[in-house]
Amino acid sequence: MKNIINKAQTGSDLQTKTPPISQVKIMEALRSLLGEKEFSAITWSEIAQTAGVNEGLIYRYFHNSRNLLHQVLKEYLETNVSRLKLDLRGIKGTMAQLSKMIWAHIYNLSSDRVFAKILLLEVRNYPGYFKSEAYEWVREYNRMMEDLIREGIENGEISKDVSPLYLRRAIVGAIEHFCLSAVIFEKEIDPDTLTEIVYNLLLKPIQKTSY
Amino acid sequence: MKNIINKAQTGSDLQTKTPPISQVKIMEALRSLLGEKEFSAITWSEIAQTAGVNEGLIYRYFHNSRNLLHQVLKEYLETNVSRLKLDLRGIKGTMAQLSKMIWAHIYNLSSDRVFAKILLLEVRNYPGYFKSEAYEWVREYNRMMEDLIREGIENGEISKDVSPLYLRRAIVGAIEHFCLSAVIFEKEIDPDTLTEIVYNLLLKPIQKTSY
Amino acid sequence: MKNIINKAQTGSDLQTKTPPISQVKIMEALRSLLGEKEFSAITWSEIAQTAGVNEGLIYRYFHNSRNLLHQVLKEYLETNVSRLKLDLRGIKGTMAQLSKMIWAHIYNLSSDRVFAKILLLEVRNYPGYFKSEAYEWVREYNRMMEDLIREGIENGEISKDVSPLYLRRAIVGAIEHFCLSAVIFEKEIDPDTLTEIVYNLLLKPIQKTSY
Amino acid sequence: MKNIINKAQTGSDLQTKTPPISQVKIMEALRSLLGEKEFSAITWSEIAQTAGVNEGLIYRYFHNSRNLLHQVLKEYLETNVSRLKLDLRGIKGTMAQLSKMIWAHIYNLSSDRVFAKILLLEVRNYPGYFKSEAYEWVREYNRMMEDLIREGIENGEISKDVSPLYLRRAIVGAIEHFCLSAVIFEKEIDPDTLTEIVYNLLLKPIQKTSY
DNA sequence: CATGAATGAGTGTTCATTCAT
DNA sequence: TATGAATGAACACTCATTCAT
Repeated sequence: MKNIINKAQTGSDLQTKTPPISQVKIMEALRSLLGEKEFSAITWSEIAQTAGVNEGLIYRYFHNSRNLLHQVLKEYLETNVSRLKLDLRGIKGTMAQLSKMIWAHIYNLSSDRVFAKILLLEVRNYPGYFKSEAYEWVREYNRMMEDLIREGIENGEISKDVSPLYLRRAIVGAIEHFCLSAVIFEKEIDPDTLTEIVYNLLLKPIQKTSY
Repeated sequence: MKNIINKAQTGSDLQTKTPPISQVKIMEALRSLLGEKEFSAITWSEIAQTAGVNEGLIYRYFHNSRNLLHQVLKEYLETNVSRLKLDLRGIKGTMAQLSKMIWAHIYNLSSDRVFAKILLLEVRNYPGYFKSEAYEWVREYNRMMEDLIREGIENGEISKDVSPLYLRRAIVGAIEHFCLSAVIFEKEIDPDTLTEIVYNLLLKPIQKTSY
Repeated sequence: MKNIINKAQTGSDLQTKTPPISQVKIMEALRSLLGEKEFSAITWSEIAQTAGVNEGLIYRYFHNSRNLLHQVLKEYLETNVSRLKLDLRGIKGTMAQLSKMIWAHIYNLSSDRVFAKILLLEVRNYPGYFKSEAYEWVREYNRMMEDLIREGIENGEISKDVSPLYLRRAIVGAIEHFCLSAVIFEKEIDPDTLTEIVYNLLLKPIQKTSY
Repeated sequence: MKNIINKAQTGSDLQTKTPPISQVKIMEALRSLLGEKEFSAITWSEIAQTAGVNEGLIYRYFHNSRNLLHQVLKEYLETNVSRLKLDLRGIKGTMAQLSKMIWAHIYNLSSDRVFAKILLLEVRNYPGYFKSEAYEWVREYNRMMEDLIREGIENGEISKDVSPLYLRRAIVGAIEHFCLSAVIFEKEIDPDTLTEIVYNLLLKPIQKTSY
């Protein structure tokens, strides 16, 4: 019933039925249009035209425009979070890993303004988003960070007094707030500097070794 | 809750050119509708009906609906920030004042979910907002906090290494992130607890006295 | 909230605010279109074109097409039932009055095929109809007939064994069934003959005097 | 309830060219969907999905959706009327047989609301229905009843003054009117009670023996 | 016999905006 | 200052239908 899209990545090696080209073209079309204007200002007919497909086909694949947006978002987040997971491997020390996560988060927001805008502004005021597969990947990211903090507490790198949940929230809150204003006022973001700022404000103080 | 509206009538030195009653009624109407549904789902005609005035009249006063929203928002923020300024007087110590600011911020977001939603979700993806009078009051709040931090550094309460701008951003980012999820998932917020969390994570570490 | 249409007929003598001409024109347009084709095949744009008004205006007055249909129907039924009430005055004897009611019912269905079709075929499979003002007039007609039967029982004209409710239903059922096939197969209906048939089958047998 | 379907397979003299399974599945799908929603709200794609077959296939078999509906209806009516014929055998007396017919009619309408709705509301406003095989079975039922009445007149059970055609119509009209309101307002129907009411109102009065 | 993919044309509905009074 | 009436242009969405495979 719900449309397939593609489980190609996770799929076993046999016959994962490539999604129709049009489906891909539609998603690409939205992605490209998002570079030009707000999501809410994009119409079905624009998407159809850009994708070079029929308007009704969009409806058939993605039952409404939010769905399409979430699908596009999902792919983006899936890629980023999956890559982050990989990148984290081999990094020694919890703190170093946390630092890497923060850097990646900032880097992603800074380098793809279109998605930054969508993530920070567009999707959140639509309740359906929080039930979407896209949001699942946000959760996954959050979980990763909280697990890391927990790990740090266990191995003695991080002070026991810290609540993993609230620390994670403070970190993400800070990152997003920094980036949001940069996104809105179209200012540059330097991931290195910003990572250090966050690190100094939120991580350094909770290091056990600093005592 | 049913606060503010217009101080014109109650205003001190009279002759502030009392705005026509209809204007007030329109703004009240929007405020009340915002309690029922998303801003983007509210139509001119609904506002007109609720206000008991003609549709065309709204159009004459507020040339587009965002404008009306900002107007309403401005009144809300003006009241809150002004009161905060008053409340801050007489509090001894920079840290105590900062703490008070944080508490007030959280309290406001937690007690008026309608405005919390608007502030955290609705207005930001519309560039015009950042040029509105409403946003001026947000800036004012930010300025107050940064000034306070600066003051703290000068009088030795706060470590010199701290950047007022970034600390403020981290604080506000954390607060907003905490509250945003509470707003979205309709969970309770306890201002006292939350204030302490923010305090512990972001303020305690930078106190000079902690050394 | 619900649109006014007109209470002109029942209205007191002062200022009943004539409904905008367009409203009347729209209803007239539907009425005329119903002569040409099925209701379900009539589109907003056709109505608008026929009425010479804007498409959006229809929506403003009648929030959906069924509503418009019911409104048109209501006027028709209101007129007919009201006139019937008047016509009944002065007729001596319950039986004679019942007979008159039957005749009028058949006559109306036979002389206005458009409305016959709507009443017998179109509206009934839409639940909203039974909550409409139009249906209220059908109820009123039914009530009138049942009251008449009850009266006949009381004054001894009609056998006591008869259930007013079920007799009325059988009468109306018979009338409608007769007329329905005539409407469908576009055959003539002779109200006099048909009235007599119904009378003989359903009324004569229950007359007290026949014993 | 899950009756009929296709007698082709079970059919006697074999070689009735068993219809492809898909055709059966499609009809079953429609039947099941009719339990959930109005016919007019059912789309090809829903039928296809429910049947588990391709959309285009339905189109190939039944060139429009009304056709499919009539096909389903035909099977239902065929079964019911055929069974009625059987059930009538061995019943002594015209009146008793008429009574049985009425009872069966009411029973069928009361026990299968889906088909009751279709028969009484859905099909009649589509002219094609009256040329369908489904309608042939309705005619057959009508013929049976009229023949029975005629028989009754001949064998002296029924008064000579009665018109078989009009009596049948009155009976059917009454039955359908009773049942229609029960169907619409989702009320229970008691076949026994209702049969008696119809009997008392329409059959008793025309019995010769009652004189 | 059956399917997946795609299409075209239309539908009801919505709403900001205008203007004569 | 305020209103009632009217408009135009768009928009998301729907679905029967077709066709290459």
